[in-house]
Amino acid sequence: MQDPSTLASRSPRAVILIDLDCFYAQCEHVRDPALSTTTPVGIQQKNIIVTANYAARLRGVGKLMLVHDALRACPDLAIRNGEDLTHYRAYSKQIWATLRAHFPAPCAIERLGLDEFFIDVTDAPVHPDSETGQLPGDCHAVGDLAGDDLLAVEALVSASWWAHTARHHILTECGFTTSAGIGPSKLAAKLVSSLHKPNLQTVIAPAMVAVYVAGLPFRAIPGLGSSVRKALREHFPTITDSTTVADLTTLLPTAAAWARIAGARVGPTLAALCRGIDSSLVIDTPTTPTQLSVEDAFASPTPSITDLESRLFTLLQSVLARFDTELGAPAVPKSLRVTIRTRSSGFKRTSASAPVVGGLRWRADENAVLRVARGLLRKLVAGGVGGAVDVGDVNLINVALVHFDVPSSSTAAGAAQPTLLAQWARAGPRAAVLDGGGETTGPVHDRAARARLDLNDIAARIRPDLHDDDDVLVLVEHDDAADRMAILMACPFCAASVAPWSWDVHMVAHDADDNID
DNA sequence: ATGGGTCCT
DNA sequence: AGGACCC
Repeated sequence: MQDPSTLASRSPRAVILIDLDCFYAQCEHVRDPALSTTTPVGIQQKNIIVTANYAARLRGVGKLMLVHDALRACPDLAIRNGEDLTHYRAYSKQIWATLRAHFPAPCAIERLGLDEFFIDVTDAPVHPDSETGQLPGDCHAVGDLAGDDLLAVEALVSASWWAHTARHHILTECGFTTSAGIGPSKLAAKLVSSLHKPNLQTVIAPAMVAVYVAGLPFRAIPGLGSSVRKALREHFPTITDSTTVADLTTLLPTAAAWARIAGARVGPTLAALCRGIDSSLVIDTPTTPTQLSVEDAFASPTPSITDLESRLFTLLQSVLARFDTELGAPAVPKSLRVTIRTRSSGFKRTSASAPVVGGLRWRADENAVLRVARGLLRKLVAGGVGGAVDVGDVNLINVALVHFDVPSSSTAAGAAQPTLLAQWARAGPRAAVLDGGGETTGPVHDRAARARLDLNDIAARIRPDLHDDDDVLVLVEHDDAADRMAILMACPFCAASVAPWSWDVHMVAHDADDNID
């Protein structure tokens, strides 16, 4: 019997990367069908055209071009403002839902930004159209698939048809054209996805991946960012933008050599990627994000702290509105974070955060949230390097709700659930369990801690409203990070250990489960 | 750069 | 709290 996790991480996989063509521009076309695709369209954020449709690209408008330069190249450019991402987010979500509907588990779907989706179709059925061994008509190939390992080729031909199918669904159900890469790894799929655009796809033969990667400019390696590039240039002054991955492999032949440049964690990963080796898995993107943030950059100096606060309040209203409309499941953010950026610090960001106040009812008093945010801003402005930050020097504010506590929803009807006892056992030697009478019902290895704790005492202190509920078990677990005992409550409906302050949210989730039934 | 996100230290 | 990466 094979270990499923070993099986799951086995390489090669069959991976698709779907890339929305000039996503923001297409969103404008989908939203406004009267906007002709032959009209050059640019999307503006501040004084930059961040992306443009293909009509505009043919006229010399590029990505991240100054508006001034874009208009000089293409005076009749139709400009749409893209600073508010709301509808782009909505289209991205619709596309994700479409893919999810057609590629259910065990296919994993991972979103990168708003406009890229990895799909792992290793465990999907063989596509019905792939039986002739032919690729879809719009699918280019890198390398000779026929000459490659037979099973791997069958998988990639099928995956190419699945990519074709996925793109068809996105086009017919959402109205967007896409490009795609198909390969034996995320790396391979990603690197070939941009070879034939727009509205086309490319598959690469497994035997060609290392060869193909070797010929690319080294900055094409995903994960090799500006920091590593700088370190590389410092060690090897001969490196230029046209240095290839093969050149780099000559300079850095081993993982150990890479580790000296890029560190013990990133170095060996980059060494493998440069040889075309990538065993990373497509990971399902969770429906609840880990943070929600809104920011605004401004060019002209803000005259006073009051003006800065007024910007902050607007941003806070905006992030709270997003919280209310976008989160798929009940959630409570653990912290509020405010970030600023100043020109004089070389556009570096500094941030301050505070616990979200009010526990479960944190949204009830918006003014309290607002006061906390203002306190954080004042702390940042007052605490710059060597003294107060000049208010006029601040050119960006970001407000974020971070680290959501989402109640465990692993309670699907009929699913095998670990018993509470199993849960306790898994909590390990530093967990203690108390029942209503104070008797031990689970493994207790920290008797000193247990002796100091009593359910009545805990319940009275933490959740007086639940004090009389005999069904609620209190778990005391060691919080390794904080090096103290943490108090948790055992949900009677599922196997979750729930923090006392998130108990209400957790129960709301179970109510929602009931309503679905 | 913009307006977002991710994960790691 | 910040850094590095991604789009």
